[in-house]
Amino acid sequence: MNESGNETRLALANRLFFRLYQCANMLHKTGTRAVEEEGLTTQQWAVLGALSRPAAERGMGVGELARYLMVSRQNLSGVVSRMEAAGYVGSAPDGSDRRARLVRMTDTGRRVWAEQAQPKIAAYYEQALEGFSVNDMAHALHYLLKMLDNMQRIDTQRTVADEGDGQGGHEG
Amino acid sequence: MNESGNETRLALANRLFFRLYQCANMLHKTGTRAVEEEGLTTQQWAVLGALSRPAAERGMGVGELARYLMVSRQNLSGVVSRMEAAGYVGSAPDGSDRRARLVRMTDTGRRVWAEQAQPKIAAYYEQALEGFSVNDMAHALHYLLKMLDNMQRIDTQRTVADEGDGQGGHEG
DNA sequence: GCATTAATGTCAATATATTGACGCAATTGG
DNA sequence: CCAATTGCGTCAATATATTGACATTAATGC
Repeated sequence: MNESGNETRLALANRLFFRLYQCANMLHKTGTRAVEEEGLTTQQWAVLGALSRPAAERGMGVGELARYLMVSRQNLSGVVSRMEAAGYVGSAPDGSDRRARLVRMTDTGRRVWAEQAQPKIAAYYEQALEGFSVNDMAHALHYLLKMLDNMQRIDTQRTVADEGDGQGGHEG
Repeated sequence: MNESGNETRLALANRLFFRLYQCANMLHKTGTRAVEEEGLTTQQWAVLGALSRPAAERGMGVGELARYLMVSRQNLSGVVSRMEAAGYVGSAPDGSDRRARLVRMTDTGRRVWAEQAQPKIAAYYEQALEGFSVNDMAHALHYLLKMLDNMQRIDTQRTVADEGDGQGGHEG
């Protein structure tokens, strides 16, 4: 409605990020509720998802896990502690590096994840993505990956671009 | 790679929500850094964005603001307190409702928002949406709104669907 | 081999976010 | 007009999330 297309762009960006912010909050809220019987949260299911990958068979260090999930290791440390207290994961000292501890899923964790959490998460996804075709999902994923890429560049361009980012799994 | 298209759908959903989770974290991290000189956070800029609308000229109650932003009023209460301490907003008792307090932007808040924060936020948006056409943004917004709609339904269907949601501004 | 540099986990401070519970005020029902 | 419900703000507990600072260990340079 303004004289330039630039105003439209800014207004669109504003709405886009506002809805992203709300989506993330609602995801956490409703998603955590979907697995509350298991005492899990969305963050914890992200951790279990990471640890259940074949590539993480031998376990992952907290720092490694933090880079994979793109959160700080200080944050992840607390999450892992609570999951350890719940009996879902365990940590053992790494033989080759005396300062690192390898985090692995316990048998209980693996069973709860596969038999109880996964079906509920699948049902949750179906509800949250009602009306989405596979094509829609692929498109939405593509946009998120693009934004993520841009935001990672913003992030590293401030920390003088020295640290190897170690992630880079852009499968869009 | 499995026998049914259902596996693809689940795997896609998994990636989609994983990236949504990471996007939200990175938005908060890099976005807050963009306005750190003003002592603001992304949540606080959402509040200022809400209060700077013409419709909020006379102020908004905390509960009203919470419904608009889709967060709990307990959460927003803390955010508003910090913004009040920073001098960006002020609250005055509502004449017509003795339990409510109307939150409004102060002159300082309005000036900082318009002159310092807004330009930085616009620049941030440009960086975070590099490579997005207006059409891409509209599509991405549409997907987020659709997910938000689904998640709101999940949310209210648990709270026995009695409370009028009061939001519903789906301008997609 | 020892000094610099970097990585790992931890402690501390702070800001979001949720839920549950409570007191007070307004609305609604009888 | 008074009782029940609802709405508003607050207190408390808990889980994410960030940053900054620190000790210990590992890798690197001279």
